[in-house]
Amino acid sequence: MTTTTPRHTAAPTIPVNTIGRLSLYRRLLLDLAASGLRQIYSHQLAALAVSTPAQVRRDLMTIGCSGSPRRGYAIEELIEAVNTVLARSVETSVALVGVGNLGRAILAYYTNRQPWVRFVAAFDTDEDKVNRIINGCRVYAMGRAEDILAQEGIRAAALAVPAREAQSVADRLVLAGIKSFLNFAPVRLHVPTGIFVDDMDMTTALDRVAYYAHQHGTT
Amino acid sequence: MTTTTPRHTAAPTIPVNTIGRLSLYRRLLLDLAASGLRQIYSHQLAALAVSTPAQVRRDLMTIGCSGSPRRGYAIEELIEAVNTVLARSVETSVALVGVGNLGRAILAYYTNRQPWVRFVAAFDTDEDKVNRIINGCRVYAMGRAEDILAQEGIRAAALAVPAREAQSVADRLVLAGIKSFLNFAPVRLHVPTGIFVDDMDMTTALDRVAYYAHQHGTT
DNA sequence: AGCTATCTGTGAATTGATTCACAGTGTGAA
DNA sequence: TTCACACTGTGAATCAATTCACAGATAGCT
Ligand SMILES: NC(=O)c1ccc[n+]([C@@H]2O[C@H](COP(=O)([O-])OP(=O)(O)OC[C@H]3O[C@@H](n4cnc5c(N)ncnc54)[C@H](O)[C@@H]3O)[C@@H](O)[C@H]2O)c1
Ligand SMILES: NC(=O)c1ccc[n+]([C@@H]2O[C@H](COP(=O)([O-])OP(=O)(O)OC[C@H]3O[C@@H](n4cnc5c(N)ncnc54)[C@H](O)[C@@H]3O)[C@@H](O)[C@H]2O)c1
Repeated sequence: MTTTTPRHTAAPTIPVNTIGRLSLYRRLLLDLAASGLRQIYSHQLAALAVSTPAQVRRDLMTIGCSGSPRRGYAIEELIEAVNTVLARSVETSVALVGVGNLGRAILAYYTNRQPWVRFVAAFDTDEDKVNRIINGCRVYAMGRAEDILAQEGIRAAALAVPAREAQSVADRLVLAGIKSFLNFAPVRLHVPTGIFVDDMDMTTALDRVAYYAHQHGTT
Repeated sequence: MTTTTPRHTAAPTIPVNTIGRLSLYRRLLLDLAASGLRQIYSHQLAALAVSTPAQVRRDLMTIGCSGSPRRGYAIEELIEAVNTVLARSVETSVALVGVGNLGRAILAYYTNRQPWVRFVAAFDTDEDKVNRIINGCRVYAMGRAEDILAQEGIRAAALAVPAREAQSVADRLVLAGIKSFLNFAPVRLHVPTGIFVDDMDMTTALDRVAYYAHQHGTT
């Protein structure tokens, strides 16, 4: 714990981009720690993250880490600091809504990975999926959403329903206490202020990728 | 999310973020056109895109559209302008590399959708998947990548291989002529300048969502 | 045919994120 | 013990994106 600078000191509102990079740093650092390394320089972490030393130092500064001029940063210490910021030392329970092709891929992937984030319930309207356990996660009927979300204290949801349904499902989930969405539908959601939405819009991303495929490259 | 990339084509250099929003506008406008509407105001499009009127007008200005003060913008005209910018009036061929759970979901989704972007070939190392047609797309052995990519003139690829493989597969694809990547692996890729990478990092996104689920604050 | 309300187009201001640049510092070597 | 160096920490500068704010336009109304 680098931080003698405690968390209450500045109620430091960390920029979203920084949060994203911290997530990446944590993965990289866990790998490095697993491979036995104990210290790292900002330029090394920057190379792994495809970033710059200044950016890395700025980010680490933001979360109150400090390193030694001659030895760099202590990896364990950084991991702990990132954990403190990101996970708040709690495992986060997430619901999946919409157990279609994408939803099932997600469940399959996150089973037994990322101990700090866990899909604890899934919801769908399709009778064939309801009351089964799919890829390690129990699927409930949408009718039970409010109950289960409250009961499990779930505040985060991944939304993988058809685009047409996304807004109304989101409205309902907000009323059921969801504070934070990972939205896979290719639409923007209207939510009250204070509710976070991260759009994973593959359709937009594909269009961007197609656009740059036509830019004629150098070299 | 989106990463990198310099730009070297002459004329009007459109920011990456704008490209992303144009993709969204196009989808919204196609819906509106299908529902019979012909004209739209910047504030209406902004509401649909969860953006601001000024942002919309700025974006439309960037692609050389103009509207009438009293009637707004002509929807057909906007669609055509966006098409010109994004698609360059060509259908873009995209390869999928890694036909796992996620890869299959993607193939299933983009079959018969988005006429301007099409998955024309998939590649995998798994013998069981090779030489089959999965969700409408032919799967080839990795050994044939160079051939097929050149033959089909494919310059864009979605990368859905395990994280550990991502860099070496990307290196190979760059040599095979890929200019633009949609990267699903939760790692940052090192690519030569002039190559575009759009990261769809769900793991980072989940961490962000988990973070804001605990935050009692703003979007 | 002029008046008005409401929109567009856009330079300028602002906000935010990233990078620069350098003073300060701890470490290992001699 | 001192020195030199390669690093960190960070204010200031830069760069990019968004938003403001208002002049100019135009359709509808009378
Ligand atoms: N699959 C992909 O690769 C991909 C790519 C881009 C975007 N998306 C988006 O992700 C979302 C899911 O895609 P998918 O391919 O898994 O679709 P899908 O059709 O396979 O699955 C949708 C699931 O949602 C369920 N559902 C429908 N209405 C519901 C409701 N009101 N409440 C709860 N569940 C409901 C359906 O029963 C189904 O199980 C869509 O919005 C899609 O646009 C998917
Ligand atoms: N499924 C998800 O929801 C999810 C979520 C977050 C991240 N991801 C990332 O997306 C990628 C794919 O995930 P997935 O769940 O589909 O994994 P998966 O294991 O189901 O599929 C990976 C596929 O890649 C193929 N493959 C392996 N090495 C290869 C190589 N060198 N060349 C070509 N093909 C190769 C495998 O045969 C397999 O078909 C991974 O990087 C994963 O981290 C997936």
